[in-house]
Amino acid sequence: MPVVTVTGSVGSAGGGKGRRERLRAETTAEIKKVALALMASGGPDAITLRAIAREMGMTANAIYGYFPARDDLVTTLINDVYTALADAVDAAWEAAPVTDPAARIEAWANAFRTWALVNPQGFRLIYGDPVPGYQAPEGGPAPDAARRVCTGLTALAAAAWPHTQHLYEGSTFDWSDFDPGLLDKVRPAFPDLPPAAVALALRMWGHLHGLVSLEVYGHLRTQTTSPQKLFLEELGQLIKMLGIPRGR
Amino acid sequence: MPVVTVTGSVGSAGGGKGRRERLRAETTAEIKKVALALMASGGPDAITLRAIAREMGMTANAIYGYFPARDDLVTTLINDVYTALADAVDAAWEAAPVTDPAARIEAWANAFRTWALVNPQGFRLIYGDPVPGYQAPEGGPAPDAARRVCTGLTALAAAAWPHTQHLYEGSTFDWSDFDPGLLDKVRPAFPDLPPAAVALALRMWGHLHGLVSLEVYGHLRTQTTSPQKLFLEELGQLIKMLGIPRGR
DNA sequence: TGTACATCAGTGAACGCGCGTTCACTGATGTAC
DNA sequence: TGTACATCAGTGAACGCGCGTTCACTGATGTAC
Repeated sequence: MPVVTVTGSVGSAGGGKGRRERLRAETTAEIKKVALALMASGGPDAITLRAIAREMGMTANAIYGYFPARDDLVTTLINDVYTALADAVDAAWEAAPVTDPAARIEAWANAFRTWALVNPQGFRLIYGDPVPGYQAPEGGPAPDAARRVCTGLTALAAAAWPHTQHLYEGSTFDWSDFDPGLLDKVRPAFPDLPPAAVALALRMWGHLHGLVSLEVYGHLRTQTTSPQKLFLEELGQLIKMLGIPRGR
Repeated sequence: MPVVTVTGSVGSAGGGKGRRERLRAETTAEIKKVALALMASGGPDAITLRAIAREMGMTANAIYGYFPARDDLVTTLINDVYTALADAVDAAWEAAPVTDPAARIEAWANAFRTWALVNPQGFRLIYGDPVPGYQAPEGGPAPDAARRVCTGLTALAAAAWPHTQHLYEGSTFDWSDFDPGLLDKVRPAFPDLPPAAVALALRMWGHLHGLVSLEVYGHLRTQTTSPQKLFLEELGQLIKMLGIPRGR
């Protein structure tokens, strides 16, 4: 029996879902919550059925009532975490004024770094080594969220493109250099964007991912006392390099 | 008994090392070789005493004659791998003409990426998640090799600095922003370099590490069909941004 | 409102696995006289 | 050259651990008449 006891007085009125179905959804949610907490404190390796069950006061095999096997649980977690990251950066992007592309790019990038520092183990789960023994399902574990992040990146490049395209006159990139699945998402959203801009988006991703992953994995801390300053400098130079005017 | 049988006819002349000592060194080397091979095929997780012993035709506990515990073996491996990376990038740097800073930077960067792609599991061992259960010794597992890579990076920035320093007039970095241990190595080697140049070195590291780690961990492959082209574009734009003249 | 049945979330014991590590030991190699 | 002893690389069995997964089961909850 789960440790969580459901408030007995929930009105049984309202459409659809019976009590059992509700309990089931709650237990599923708790399994994921506990798994994420274990991951946050012990890293992706700590996601084991037995540890989750121990934490919840159940037996390990009870989890098989909710997930057919451990790998399915991990796949779900990766999806959830990836989605949380996509939500965070999208929200930051939307919150910055449309009229100030520099501010939007900085907001996106800072949200990316902040999320990674607050959820370092989540960052590892997504971008680092897979959980030991984990076999990702066909098509990758989190195509949707990954695509969302990637589309967000393209929006960054698109915002910069009017100011920066003159730097890429002689670019040799064409559409065949990119994954068709990526283009299916990106081209309808940004019909005027040339291949060079998509390449720029991936390069910007590299810049951000590089500093952030070095910081998350502790390699920056042994070099600089203020990784944040370094990241902000990177951002400033990026904006400058892209030729985007500041202010609104 | 190790599978490797030593050629019995090695002249026992020559100074010092007795037969036992030689055998011991050879077995130690074979343990490391087998461990690295296991890592290359199965990732850092595959480095287990039992697997190594199995591969060598010994029992697992025999390895305790060479390494006091598993973590010491892993520490040694990290050091070896890190040193191999440092050797590779240093050699590429030295091979390019001193008179052509752009070529030297490109050589260093390409060697970095090539090494990572040839030794993806080594890259993970160094820069990724630690081996499950691995506890790094105090002071980090590979300070020497890490410092070598870092000094190499500073050399990159130093080569670029004469051309690029005008971009960093208003830099707010000072020496207190960096780790004293890093500066002890870097400042004597490059006495004229200001703090802003060290920050530039770390940023360049971020650029390279970002694209390379995305590629090694398979995140680029789902976006672009030619990560190499992207990397070369990144390098070209970096050289351009640094204002380094091309050609010799 | 009461009874008979179906559902299904969870238990508890067990399986087989690979792991790091410890222990007492054996047998070959090297060394001192 | 021969013998007695020390060294030490390796064995083989065992310990205790945590893991994913399977199995037959129990007992409470929900449903149909």
